[in-house]
Amino acid sequence: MDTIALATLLFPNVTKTPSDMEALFPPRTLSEGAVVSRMAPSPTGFVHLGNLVQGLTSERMCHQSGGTLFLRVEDTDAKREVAGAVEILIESLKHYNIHFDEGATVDGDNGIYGPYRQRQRAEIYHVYAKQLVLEGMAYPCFCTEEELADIRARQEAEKANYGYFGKWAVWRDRPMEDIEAALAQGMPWVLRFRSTGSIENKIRFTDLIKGNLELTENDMDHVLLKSDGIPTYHFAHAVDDHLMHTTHVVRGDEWLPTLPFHLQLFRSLGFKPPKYLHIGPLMKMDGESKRKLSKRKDPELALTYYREAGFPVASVYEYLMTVLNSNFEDWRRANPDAPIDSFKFSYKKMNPAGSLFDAAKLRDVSKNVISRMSTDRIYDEVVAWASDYDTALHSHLTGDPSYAKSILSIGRGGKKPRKDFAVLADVRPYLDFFYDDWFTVTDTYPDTFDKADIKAALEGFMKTFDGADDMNVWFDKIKAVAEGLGFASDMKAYKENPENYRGNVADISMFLRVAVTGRLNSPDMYAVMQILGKDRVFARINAMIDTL
RNA sequence: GGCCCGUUGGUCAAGCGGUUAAGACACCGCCCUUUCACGGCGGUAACAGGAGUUCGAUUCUCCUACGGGUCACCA
Repeated sequence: MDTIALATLLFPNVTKTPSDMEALFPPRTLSEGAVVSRMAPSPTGFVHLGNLVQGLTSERMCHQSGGTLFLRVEDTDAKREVAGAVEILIESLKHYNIHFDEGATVDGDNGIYGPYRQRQRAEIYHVYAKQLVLEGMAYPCFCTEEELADIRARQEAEKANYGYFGKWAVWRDRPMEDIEAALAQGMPWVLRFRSTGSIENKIRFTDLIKGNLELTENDMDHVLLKSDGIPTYHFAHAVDDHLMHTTHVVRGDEWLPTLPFHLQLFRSLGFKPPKYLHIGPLMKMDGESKRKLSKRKDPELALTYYREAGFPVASVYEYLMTVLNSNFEDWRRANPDAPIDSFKFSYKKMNPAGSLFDAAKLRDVSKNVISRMSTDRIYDEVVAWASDYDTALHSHLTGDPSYAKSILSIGRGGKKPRKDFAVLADVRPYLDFFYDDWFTVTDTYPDTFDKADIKAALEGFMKTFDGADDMNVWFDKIKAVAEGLGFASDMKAYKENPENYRGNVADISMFLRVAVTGRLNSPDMYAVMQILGKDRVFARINAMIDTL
């Protein structure tokens, strides 16, 4: 085979050579140990947890090492591309604090290793494609979809391995005349890799997460360029990560089976392969068995799901960190208030196996994260969330910010902050009774109590209440009311001899709580009354008395 | 079916030849507490199975089982 003639025939317009390309993409000047990595999502408009896990890992490794993180859009599959997806992608990642030093942006590109959208790099790939043809390492294949399906069917019938390889690779060794004839007819073609590998051979490889691996050599003649001249992922990966000088590739471990092919490609092109980190998949329980989180079946895979549900960014981030680095939780316990960036992320602490996505754990982490927020911070978070997902709450909160903040500050700060919220959506049911138009009495008094006692307690309370009292005086007055009605004011005494009393001071508090908040459970009553003010407290108590 | 990866309590997970096999979530009990939300103390609960290497295996090797992934002109 005259490879020079073939290369010219296939790529008549390619005049540049690989060394021209090398000159256009000079090595980066980086300090020792600096990691260059990337996020390379395809623009489907769907950003999922897996993207975030991968992105976070890359991001931490780059930025902790003084390296570079860039965004490369893998838009090689026109069929799957969704309009506006790149914007959604960038916006989502920004929302989760992933910032790129370089790469595709909403407006265009930022950086000298571009273009950062693969379809715009077609010419670059063609230079290397031509080179491979020249060296006899690639050839055109004119098989139609039907022919490929037929090959597959025959392989299944024969119980042979599937794929385009060896004797099944019908265009692998066709004479030049056939190729010329097919081309002359205008038949579409793809460029295939001419593999010299054998499944009899094993290759050894060290993955930074999985450790030492022994994989089977690739013998498939995979497609390098599709019939539209756009590269497949494999080819684009090799060319781009070489030219862009990626040092570490972080990706899902569904890529492990094609890794031998990628390594083979790098070698054939004369490139030094990057280091790889293959992350185990996020799983979920489906009936009795685990399975990989699926885009179609699992709404919780989409990042938008967490936003809607009201998980603060910080919560999702914190949760993902606990999943990604097994020592993160210990670190957090030791450094409860440290900024999360000061945690030393290490790929060595990543789990080689896939982990089950644990919604209960996420909620717990989120509760802790939210409980540590300042009043202003939680206020801002809730307002931002509510403006998209609960407009009534939004208008209540923003109508009187200082009132809202006084509510949100109850039990906040200090060593043992309240942990009422796992998601921002929990805020409304927690504080709705503070707003008169939302206030309703939802709980009722247990019928073990005499209505006359309840009424007497409520009235007794109002007689002595003074908004200026401090908490101790306030509660002493409630105790006095309790004693006046034959209820114990001393819980210890009550517990020792409950039969001596008609009830205890907790019951009296409960009478007030139901009247003022409409429920059996609420945050601290003293704080609630301070915020509501005497007039509204009395109005609610009086309304309750009228129903007794 | 071929190839590959994985397997420690219900879940997430430490462990990297010698440990009473951490911790977290969940669950249960007790304590604290004017309710709730916290907080404190304690408890139930695990190395998939079998062989081998070794003085000694959760840790190393092999086999089996189970789970997952992958075999596109998708990434």
